[in-house]
Amino acid sequence: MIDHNIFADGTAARQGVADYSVLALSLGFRVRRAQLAILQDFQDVLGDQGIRQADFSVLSVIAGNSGMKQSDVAEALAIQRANFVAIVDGLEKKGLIERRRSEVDRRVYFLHLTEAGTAFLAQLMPKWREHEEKFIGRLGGSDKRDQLIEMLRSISD
Amino acid sequence: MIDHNIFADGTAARQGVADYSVLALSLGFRVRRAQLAILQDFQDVLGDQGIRQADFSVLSVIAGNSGMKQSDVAEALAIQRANFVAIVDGLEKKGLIERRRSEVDRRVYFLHLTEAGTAFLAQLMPKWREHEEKFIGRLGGSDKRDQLIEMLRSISD
DNA sequence: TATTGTTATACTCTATAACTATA
DNA sequence: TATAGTTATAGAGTATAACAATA
Repeated sequence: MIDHNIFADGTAARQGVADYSVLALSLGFRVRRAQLAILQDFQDVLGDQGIRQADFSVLSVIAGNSGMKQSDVAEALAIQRANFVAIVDGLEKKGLIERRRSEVDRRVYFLHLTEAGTAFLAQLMPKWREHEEKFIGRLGGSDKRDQLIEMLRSISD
Repeated sequence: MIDHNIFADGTAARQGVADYSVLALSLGFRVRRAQLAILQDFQDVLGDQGIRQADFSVLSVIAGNSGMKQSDVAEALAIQRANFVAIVDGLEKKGLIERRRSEVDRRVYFLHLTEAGTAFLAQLMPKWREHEEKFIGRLGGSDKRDQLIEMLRSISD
């Protein structure tokens, strides 16, 4: 059941003011709040590694698909290719990934993790899993997490 | 069940490349994508009304709680009070809301909808509901929506 | 001393157009 | 002509510090 208090502590109800039903039931509002909470925790847990959410997502995609085209990685992450350049530059400058020019089509770059990048990501994973587990715990288990992922996917597909 | 394709059309699987399991199961990634999709649709449906998500949320909170303190509205919406000033300025300049100084504590402003603001919001609501219904439909009904809201709330509480 | 609203400012993220080199 | 990557730039959104008025 959904109640109509916007405040976690029920402030609105205790004060006897009108409800916030429109906002409390708003998917846009709730998704935004959740995104903020997850981003905040990511930065708390992994921020001192000098890595942002976007950096992590790039590393993990390349780890799973070594040699993927730069523009395909950008598209997979819903990042515009113009904005993706700086991200790739940063990761390359840190020695975590490298661009390799295609011999067949000299316009394209394939992205690969370096050894340092592979080691760095491996070292990151336990902290990232801890970060994810925090929210799986709040949700009430990985079955709930799977349900949530499925619902979120249906929203953005 | 969750599959591991990052692409809606199953591209990764068809190409036989490695999976994206880390990312595909990442709450941070999926929530971000959903937020982007909802924001995009909000702008498509309501952008020509000269109103942003934040503006709409302010109007609907004030509509439900006339005379709420400016800083309390900001806190309810997780907007910092410094950044909230420009939003309130904008809505006031459009004649949709007004600040009324408290007689008891002359530091605080109470926020009220004007008549024009009430009418504007009333006119907005059908379009906003259409926007929300689009995603309720994708989710498979309002029971699913309630489940999702509840899960998202557990994440950000 | 503390709080409300405010200003100023900087930083990140995102969006768009145009360029280059290749195809 | 079209595409991959790039540059430049502008606009949002967000974060922080400091100030004036008031408590």
